[in-house]
Amino acid sequence: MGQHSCCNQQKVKRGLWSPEEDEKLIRFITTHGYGCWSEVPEKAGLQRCGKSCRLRWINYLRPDIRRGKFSPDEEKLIINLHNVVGNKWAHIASHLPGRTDNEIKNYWNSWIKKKINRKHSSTSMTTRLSSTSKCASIDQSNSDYGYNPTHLSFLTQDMGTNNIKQPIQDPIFSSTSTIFMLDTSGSVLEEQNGDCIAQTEYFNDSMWQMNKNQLSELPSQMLNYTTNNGMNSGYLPPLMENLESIIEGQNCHLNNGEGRECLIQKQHVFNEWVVDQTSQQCPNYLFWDDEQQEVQLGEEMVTPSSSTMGSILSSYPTTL
DNA sequence: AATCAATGCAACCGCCTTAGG
DNA sequence: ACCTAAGGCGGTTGCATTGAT
Repeated sequence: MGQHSCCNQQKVKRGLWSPEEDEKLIRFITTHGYGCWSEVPEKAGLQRCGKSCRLRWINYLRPDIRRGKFSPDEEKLIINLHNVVGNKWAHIASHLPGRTDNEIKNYWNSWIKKKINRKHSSTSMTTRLSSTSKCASIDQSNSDYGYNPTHLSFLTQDMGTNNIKQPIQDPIFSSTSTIFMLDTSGSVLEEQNGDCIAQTEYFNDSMWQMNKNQLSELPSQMLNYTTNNGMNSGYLPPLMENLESIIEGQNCHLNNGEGRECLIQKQHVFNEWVVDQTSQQCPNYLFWDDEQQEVQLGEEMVTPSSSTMGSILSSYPTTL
């Protein structure tokens, strides 16, 4: 077993922290703050490595930490964020003040296990999962959170094979579709036959294959948003030049320059963009046109093909 | 009461990224 | 350009607790 570079001192202690150690760390951080974690153990009189001190502080000792059961709202938010970004626990945690990535990760893994067990007993679904799968466990109860399993039907197919899936009923532009996105961070879920399959768990189907060049050419600055009922979240392309000047809390129309617009609102909470779900002006979907380099807001149902899929960045449900 | 299994969660591991020399 | 240390993060482990028999 190799040790981390910061933990190769002889006297480094491991395992659970004692109350005395906690007290030492709290006393040191509250009086001196933290800058260089590698210096903390020695200065605080601890036989731990700096990394361990950092983890203990961040995950357990810092004063703004929130403990206890997750509220239904938090649960919804976690599910929806996971719906969008996958196992990006730190990202998800950044949306839940006082919660740590570790806590959310543990919660999610426990939650998945429960769902899997429940599913095995009911035998109604065949979604393949492991505890660390990039794919979410889905059952009917999830639809309560806007996590509609009908959108993800292709997840019930074996992702580990090169089977070309039969065209499936488009899950994206259906009237109850959840928000979806392509993550343009550059990370790619997996490769098959030299092609990168678009990131996020919703895009594992062969019809969503993209290559790396396409991914890297996509705009990188996306606007994070959640719907104002907290049910959906995702990203908007950097479509409008004046977004930064929009006043918080006031509705704003996003206009693609062709008269089509949707209503959004910048919410001070989490500094995110909120799509007004009550607005009748929101389009069915929104996508980025690679060639035109602009955002288009669509109102018609479109049957996606492999060629059009690559240009689509995000979508609204028609309930917006 | 004793035993075993399941569960929850704190902590660790290893990899990646970044900054500084 | 390369190396190294530190920080950050996701995956995993292992222990303590809880529940079932």
